Amino acid sequence: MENSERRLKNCGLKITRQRREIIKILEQSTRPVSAENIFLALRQQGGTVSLSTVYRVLEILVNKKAVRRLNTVDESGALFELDDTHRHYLVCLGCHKMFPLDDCPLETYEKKLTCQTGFDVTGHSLEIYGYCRDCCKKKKN
Amino acid sequence: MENSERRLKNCGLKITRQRREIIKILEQSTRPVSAENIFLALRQQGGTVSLSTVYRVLEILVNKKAVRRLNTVDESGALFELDDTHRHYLVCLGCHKMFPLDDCPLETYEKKLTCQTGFDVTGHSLEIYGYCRDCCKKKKN
DNA sequence: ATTCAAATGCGAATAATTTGCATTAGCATA
DNA sequence: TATGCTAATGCAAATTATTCGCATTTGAAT
Repeated sequence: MENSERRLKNCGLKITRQRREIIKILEQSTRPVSAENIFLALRQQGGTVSLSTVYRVLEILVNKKAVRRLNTVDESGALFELDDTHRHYLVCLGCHKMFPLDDCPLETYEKKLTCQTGFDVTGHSLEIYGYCRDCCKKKKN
Repeated sequence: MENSERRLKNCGLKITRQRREIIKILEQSTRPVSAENIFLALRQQGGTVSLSTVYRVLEILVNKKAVRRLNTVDESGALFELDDTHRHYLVCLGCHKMFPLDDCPLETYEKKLTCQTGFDVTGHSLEIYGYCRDCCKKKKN
């Protein structure tokens, strides 16, 4: 069984060609991708998946916590990535590239918070933005 | 001169009734509000401002750094608040209330990051979510 | 008071996402 | 392996949030 199929099984979802293909795109991406990107990537490689199916599959996977949805300051729409590991990005406002951070700066903070406030923290979204080294250079020139 | 007018002056913007009213709503709100909320609030109190003007004024104020735009995990659209102080929220996924945090957990982290990566950090978006005390109780019952 | 660019209102346009419904296809079972 | 039922898909239309074009109005500088 392929990896994509295993993921679907783990979520208790039916295995379909479309779902496999969408998951494969996510597995191949080194950066978060939009629903549209997935749709276009699949179309390019000859597959046929409708955009609404892409959205529907992503929604299901997000609910199952197999995929994470990001709202970036930068982009108009949402981006998606596999939720294998907790991760944050440095987002460059110049070139729009996203650079993953090595660690999450909030782990200890959240524990403290839960104790202090009684708020049951289930997660967070964090995005740090600015200008990458290349774009800093360009700005100076 | 009223506060709202002073804010506009500080931004170098022309003072208009609509802008004053929009800023007043922001000043009165204890929580971030949507463009639609502002529009409705003004309509209720008899004012007349078009929704497109609300969006336009907010956009200008965001560019002038007088207003901050938030994309919450929770809401479909964007929320806005005055950018007087840097602030983050605990967002309750049950009742959708937003509870401001006392401090920003990222200040020292960002400095470290700038040194280590050469990425010029200009800002960040952070939102911590989960369930407030009341909603935790409700879930248990 | 006059002038003129900038701001506003309105409705139409756009972009991202969702939904309804008819058709198709997994997969459990006979 | 064939059959049947439900869930998944495709398509087009609907929604939602936001932006834009253009005619009209209005602040504020003179």
